[in-house]
Amino acid sequence: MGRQPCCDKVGLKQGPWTADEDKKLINFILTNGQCCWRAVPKLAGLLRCGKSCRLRWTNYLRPDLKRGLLSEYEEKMVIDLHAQLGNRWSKIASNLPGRTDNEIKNHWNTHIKKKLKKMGIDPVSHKPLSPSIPPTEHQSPQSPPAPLLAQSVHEAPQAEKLVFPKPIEYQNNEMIETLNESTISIQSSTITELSKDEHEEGEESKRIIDDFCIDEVPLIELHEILYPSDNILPPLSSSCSSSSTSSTYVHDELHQSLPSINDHQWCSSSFNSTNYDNFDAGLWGDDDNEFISNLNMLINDQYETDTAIQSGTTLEQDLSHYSKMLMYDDDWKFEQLL
DNA sequence: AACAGTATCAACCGCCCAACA
DNA sequence: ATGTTGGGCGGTTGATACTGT
Repeated sequence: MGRQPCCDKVGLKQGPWTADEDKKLINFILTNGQCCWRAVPKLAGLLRCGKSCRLRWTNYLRPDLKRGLLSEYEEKMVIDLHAQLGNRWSKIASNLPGRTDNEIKNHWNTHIKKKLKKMGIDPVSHKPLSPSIPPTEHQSPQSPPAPLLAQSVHEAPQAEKLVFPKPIEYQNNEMIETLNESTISIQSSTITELSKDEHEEGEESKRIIDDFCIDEVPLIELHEILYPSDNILPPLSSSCSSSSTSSTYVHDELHQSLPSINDHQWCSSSFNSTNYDNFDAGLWGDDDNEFISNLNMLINDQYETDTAIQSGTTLEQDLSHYSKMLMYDDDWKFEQLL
């Protein structure tokens, strides 16, 4: 006797979402927030399974999502995090703002795996694909191999300091707990102590991490983690700010951690808003026309281009009344384009 | 131009687990 | 303690786009 399906699929639509369905879902979530997903399709007037709605929202429609390919730096973070966490895509994603587990998983399977193989690294174990390397005089068979990652730190140019949008340890509750309960040497990326629950798994991770070596992966010492000087975070949407999402948590954490950066500074640099409420009003608007206009901006990847081509307008014209942000992937800094 | 092979990624599937009654 | 439920997760599929012949 198997588990009851999340919904009876009779009469439910499957396959790609239409613009109309997207609008209905976005409208519903923004009006009501994220509640019981099973009830969402009925309440939002969608012939979809609740699970499908949740997936569509979290993977595609959420306003705080970044679109486009992962930057080189994000790729490096994924590789490093994968070495520590394995295929825990959601945990990896929680360390990459605006990226979803699905996106990262796809990117891993289609791009990174190949890259690593090309580099002679096993994407599963993060060990060299070539036969075992004989131990050196510093590496007795009894002692764990010196963390090759740490070695690369010393070889890395000192001038290359990394600017994080936020340090990993602030990204989610779990990571903070991990840091509190155990000691992680960031420099060596070697987990030296693990919680009891994850002891067995941790041993495996530790072994993998000890052996992991990617010269290009930057290693960060705590004092090297710099907060971006300004324009550091994308703004919160009302749905985020009113619910206990991870985004909210991230912002709260950063607010607590960075008392010198107040709401005004954060949001005034984004979308010309002076606070979250103003931002929300600006993005989503109060009337349907503005909502649709803003929806177009939000999902223009999918629909705006065709519409623009048909109407003979350009994206730039349509969106000219919005201030634009330029993000430099290399150093995670944002710059406002007027 | 037509076809085959390959790459990409949105969406789905089914299992797991925490919360709750 | 047990069963049920909802949400989350990782793995997989399938449609589409792209590339090579």
